[in-house]
Amino acid sequence: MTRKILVTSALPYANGAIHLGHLVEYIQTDIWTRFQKMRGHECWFVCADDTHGTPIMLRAEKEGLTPEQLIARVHAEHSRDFAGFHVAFDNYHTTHSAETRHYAEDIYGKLKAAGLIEVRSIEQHYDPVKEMFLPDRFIKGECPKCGAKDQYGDACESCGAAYAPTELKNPYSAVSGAQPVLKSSDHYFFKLSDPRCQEFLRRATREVCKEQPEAINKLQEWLGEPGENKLTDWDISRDAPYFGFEIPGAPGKFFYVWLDAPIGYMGSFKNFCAKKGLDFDEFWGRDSQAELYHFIGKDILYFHALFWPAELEHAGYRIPTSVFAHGFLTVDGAKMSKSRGTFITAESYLAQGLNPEWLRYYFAAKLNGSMEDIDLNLDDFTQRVNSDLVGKYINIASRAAGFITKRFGGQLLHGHLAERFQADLPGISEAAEEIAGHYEARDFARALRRVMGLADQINQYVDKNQPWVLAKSEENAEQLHAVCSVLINAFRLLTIYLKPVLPKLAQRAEEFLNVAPLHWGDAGHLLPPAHLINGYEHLMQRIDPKQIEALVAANRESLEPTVAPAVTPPPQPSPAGGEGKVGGAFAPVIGMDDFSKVDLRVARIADAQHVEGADKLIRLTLDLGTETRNVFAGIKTAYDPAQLVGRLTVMVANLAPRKMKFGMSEGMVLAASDAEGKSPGLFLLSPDSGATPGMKVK
RNA sequence: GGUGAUGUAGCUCAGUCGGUUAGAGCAUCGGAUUCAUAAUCCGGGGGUCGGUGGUUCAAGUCCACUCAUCACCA
Repeated sequence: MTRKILVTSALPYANGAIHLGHLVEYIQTDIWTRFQKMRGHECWFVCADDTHGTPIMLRAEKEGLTPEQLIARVHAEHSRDFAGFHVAFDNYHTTHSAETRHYAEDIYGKLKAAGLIEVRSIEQHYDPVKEMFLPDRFIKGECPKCGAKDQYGDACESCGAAYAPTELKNPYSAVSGAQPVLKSSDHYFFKLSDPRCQEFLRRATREVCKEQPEAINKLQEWLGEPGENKLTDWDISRDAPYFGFEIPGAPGKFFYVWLDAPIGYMGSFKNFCAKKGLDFDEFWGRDSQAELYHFIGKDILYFHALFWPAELEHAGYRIPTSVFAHGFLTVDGAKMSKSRGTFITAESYLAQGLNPEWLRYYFAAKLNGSMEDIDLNLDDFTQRVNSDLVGKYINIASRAAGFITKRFGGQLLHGHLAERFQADLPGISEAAEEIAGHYEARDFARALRRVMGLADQINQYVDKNQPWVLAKSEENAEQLHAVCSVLINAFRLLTIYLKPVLPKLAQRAEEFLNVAPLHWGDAGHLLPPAHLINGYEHLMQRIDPKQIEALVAANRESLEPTVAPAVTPPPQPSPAGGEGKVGGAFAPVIGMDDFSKVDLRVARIADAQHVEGADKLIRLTLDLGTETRNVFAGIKTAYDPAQLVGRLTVMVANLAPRKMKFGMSEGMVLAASDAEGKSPGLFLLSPDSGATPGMKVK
């Protein structure tokens, strides 16, 4: 039976870069949706940037941009980062959209009509200089308990005390520095305390969190015992100035960002429906038979399991089938920390040349569908990925492919292999349904443990049959052919099982196997007799611990520039010809036409070799998409050839070829260094992820 | 402070309804092997299951208390 499934990840806030903690969720959701698609279900994965609120407004102002310009830029950055980690949304939209506005107004209107909206006057901190109300986060002062200075309005970072912003001593506005005054204003509330909501949520939260008992406990705590009425009304409005949607019939009042954020799921899907010709109501209508899942972090369970179903229910929409909450990410057992270099952005991970599938695999190996936190242990990460993926899984293809190519012209055994396969490697194809069950239950850790168990079994089989011994005499050719054909088939099955986690690697494996994109159902049969495979090229590099060190170092250093502008005015850009910090005086001014003579291209380093007899040179084979170039680069002091292979860089493609002692050099790669030699180091340029070999740089 | 979660080998984690001698992978040590990017295979060592007390014929598992870590307290 084909299921109709709509899946969302929580909307990232358009006020910051995607980091490894965010990626846990997007990778988890992506794996699950890819799995559902491989199973042949109709499954859509939508998301969007969460773009409204005071922080966005103030940040844009600080950067001299309109909020629209800021969120457009961040949207592009987020999209780039997700694509870099192979997170394949069917639609990535924005909450600042006509669709989201439509559903926000629609839901509000229906709640109002149902008598669930109430207007009350409340007193709040107001910045008289900036003429705006201040969220708690934007009020600072001295901790009432320990007297620590510059503490936020909700809790003290020094002594851990929690308090209300009104209790702060000597409070000041983090925006203008002025002393806030209390001022009252009308706010709009969603009446969660209404008996209809209480009664509904008692049933609905249990339903929506049925797969996670821990979440039900938590919600029980929030709901209280029947009759206790612990839920308080939810303030859904904010006063101007505010970046968001103005509330219909309430001039100067805007929807609070947390009201329209989940509605952004609907907005994004509506936008997608228009592109795809899908029926929105089939997924969101009260009588929808489709499944609807929200993947979220445990920190926002409250919004998704209480507010959100209550809104949907009383506005006449269906509620989610389930909400799946995951835990937080720690790195080496501790909170991500900028000073330790473990606050790692998606961008820097990719820029350092690390393979996104390493991280996908590691996260998957840790995710079990519960709300427990997961730890990225950097040593374990290196060992686990290298051992499981390269040592066990890929090694299988590598061990068999050489024989098939050299001895049998790339062709598998001519006869049918099914019986032989069953006898030699029992259980490998039968594991498909069990593994599928683990994926379905979001217990990726269990799924991968099972797959690696199969990989162990297959490697034992290689050892028992010793193809390298069989290869020594011609009379064993048939046996050798059969063993290697069994192995190629086993590798193909493991590729199916790993494909939701490793889409890119699976695609390369499909090319090697010379097969159409694999679906889960393909595990039910083997490759046809005499199937022709392509020559084996190594499918994945190992992680070099040095790369991890470099990643942490790069993120540790990045602390300085992010903090500096907050306390000192941004430096004026120095006029052309001024003193550069490490590059010395600038070269004479040139025009655009001079610059355009240099043909810069993105190149992939296809190979890198030491040059016998040269102290500084590395021989690079550069892939330009349409051709390859041989280039000698003087970067040996800074780079190990092995760690260069596969990464992207920028080359001068129209530099006149130059004959060197070791051969022709057909171009040059770009690297930064201090010309005056005061600070050491040599830094090869890298394009942001998404660039492909041959792209022009200008 | 209240509530909840977690704590098992050096590391990362399994451990079902309480039931044989507590398992796996990685790391480590010994051996084998050379097809595969030093990958693979066989074997060994390594545990007071955070602690204390209790229930039970039997506790990693259930109960109480306690320590540590984390989260939530809207």
